[in-house]
This record gives sequence, structure tokens and C-alpha cells, in this order.
Amino acid sequence: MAKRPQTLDAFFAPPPAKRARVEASVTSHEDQPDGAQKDASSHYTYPFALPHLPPAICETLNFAPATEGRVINDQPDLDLVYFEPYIPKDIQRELFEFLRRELFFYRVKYSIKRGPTETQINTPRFTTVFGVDVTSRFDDDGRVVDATMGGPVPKSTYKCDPRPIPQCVDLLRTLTENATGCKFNFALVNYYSSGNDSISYHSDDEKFLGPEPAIASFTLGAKRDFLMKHKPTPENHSSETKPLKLPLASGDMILMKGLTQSRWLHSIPKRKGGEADKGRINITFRRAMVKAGTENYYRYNVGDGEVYQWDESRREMRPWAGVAGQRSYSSASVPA
DNA sequence: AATACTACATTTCC
DNA sequence: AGGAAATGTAGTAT
Repeated sequence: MAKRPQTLDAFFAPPPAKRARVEASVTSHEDQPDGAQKDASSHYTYPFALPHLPPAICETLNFAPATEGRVINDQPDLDLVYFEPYIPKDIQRELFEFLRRELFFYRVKYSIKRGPTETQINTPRFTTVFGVDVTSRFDDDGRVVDATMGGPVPKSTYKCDPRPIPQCVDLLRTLTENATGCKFNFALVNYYSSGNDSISYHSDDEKFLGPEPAIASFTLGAKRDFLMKHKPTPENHSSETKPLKLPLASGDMILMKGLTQSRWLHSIPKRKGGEADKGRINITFRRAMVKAGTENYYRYNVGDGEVYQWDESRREMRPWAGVAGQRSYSSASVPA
């Protein structure tokens, strides 16, 4: 439900309510004297530190959403709110370029078994992920602790190393929470570097998200078609519903909720020509309910391969020239 | 949490 | 209007 109807007036007025400011819970604990380095998020799991958003972007983001959401629920089991755009126009480009330039990404490879045969998958997009499921949280030193007790979780609790959401992404998360009334503990970031990057039809219907998950999905950069179609069922001979094509443009946000994930599929198909080759960043916020969700997201969005970072001179993602190959840490120390 | 390739049909572009 | 290009769909291989 829209908690805060927004009009043009609201766009030019001060932010309705002071939104919760995200203090960088992920500040570094450098051994710098007077606490230098207040301008970046560091964590022992990060290949390198992530700068905070420039103040100008933060201030303008406080005016988001830039438009009222349009409800799309005129088909069975479909429940969407479409913001065109959500992020104010005057910072879309800067935010896109900031995130593409500063974030680390991965090109995840993994194998799946389908029946008898094992198949190697090269994920056709760049990915990265931050967050931890509701059973845990990060303490002030960046350690994963029990969500309620605050005590350390056993070493073997997670096979992965959960990463706190950096300030530059977490601000958007809290603003989206306040605007939608939904709660999120994960940020998945995809970079579709060209029209040849894609994701095939699927649903975000994993059990660890609960039965009717709300997922907020942002677009920055190139416009890409977002296709949706009702899941085929025995009684559905594809007559009751018709597929959707949403041309997601920079700054847009689509909130998927209700039965959308359980009954509909969505995809970002490959595209030729057009602006797809300029690159699109997609950020999705979700809420994982159990530890298995955390394991799943890190396996498929970080994996164990090399780190990539945007190379502005070559204008493409390049393997990060970190120390000692990969897997190195930022200057922050590893919690005991 | 599949994706790529192919053949062929259909739609869109110019 | 009509040919080229892009897109959509189904089947298959990995």
C-alpha cells in the first residue's frame, strides 16, 4: 500500500517527514588517528572500500519517489506498483555512474544438475549482493551476530561471508522502506553490460522469502524491456492472461508483491542495437527470512570467482587488480 | 535461480 | 508497400 501519496507539490516541498537517516553503520575501523575515513564503507568481506554517496545525491534522493506509483493489478495474480520514475531525473545519471564506477561485481560461474547431466553455467550479467537474513544482523564492528540476542553466531552458521549493505546502497533501501512500508534486508545488484547480457524467465519465489514477498526493483542507466508472463498451469491455456512488456527506463522502480512471484515469471531478454549497450544497473531489495536465503544469494551473486570493477578508460568491466590475486581484504581487519 | 544455439514464425522498423 | 532487421517461440545440446 502506498503509505505516502505524493503529488507534484510534494516534489517541490521539503521532504514530508524527516526520513530515518542512515548513519554509516558500516564505517571502517581504520587505525587512522582521529577517525579519518568517514567517507566510505569498509568491511573485511569487501575487496575494497565503497565511497559514500556525494551529499548532493543524498539530498535529492530525499525527494524520491519523484512520481506516484501506478498500480498494475488488472490481470489474475498480478500485483505491481510502477514508478516512472522513482529516482529524480537530475541525479539518475550521476547515481548510475557512481554505482557502476565504485561497486565491485562478479561474473558468477556454477554448475547445476538437471537429471543425469551436470551443466556449467556462466551467469550472463555482472552481479553483487549485500545483506543478511532476519535471523542475524551486523554489530557495530561488522561482525555477524544473532538478531535478537546480539551474541556471536557460531562460526559454522554460514558457509558464506555475509556483507553489510554499504551506505551508498543502504540509503536507497531505507527510503524505499519508508515509501512502501515494506522491510528489506538484502540488496542484489545486477549490471547488464550490453544487450547480450540477460536473465531468462524465472520467479523470485524461493521459500526463504516467504509466501508473498515484496520486492522493489530499480533501474539505472540503459532502458531494458522487462517481460512478464503468467505461469502456465493445467487449467490455464494461456487465454486468461496476456504477457506484459515494461520498458524499464533509468530511475524507474517496480514493486512486485502479492501473488506476483508465485504465479508470474519475468525476464530481461537479450536486445540488439538500441541503448542496451550503454549498460543497465538493476538493484533489487528483498527480505530473506531464514539463513538458507543468505547462503543462496551469496552463492549465486558473489560465488568464488574474480572481482570486476568498471574501467572508465576502456569503458568496460575489468578484472580488479587486487593484491595477491583475489580474495584480499580491504584495509579493515578481520573480526576475531 | 539455466543458458546458448538453431530453425522458423511473426512483428516491427524504416 | 515491402524487404530487412529484430523479436518471439519451440526444440535441443551442454
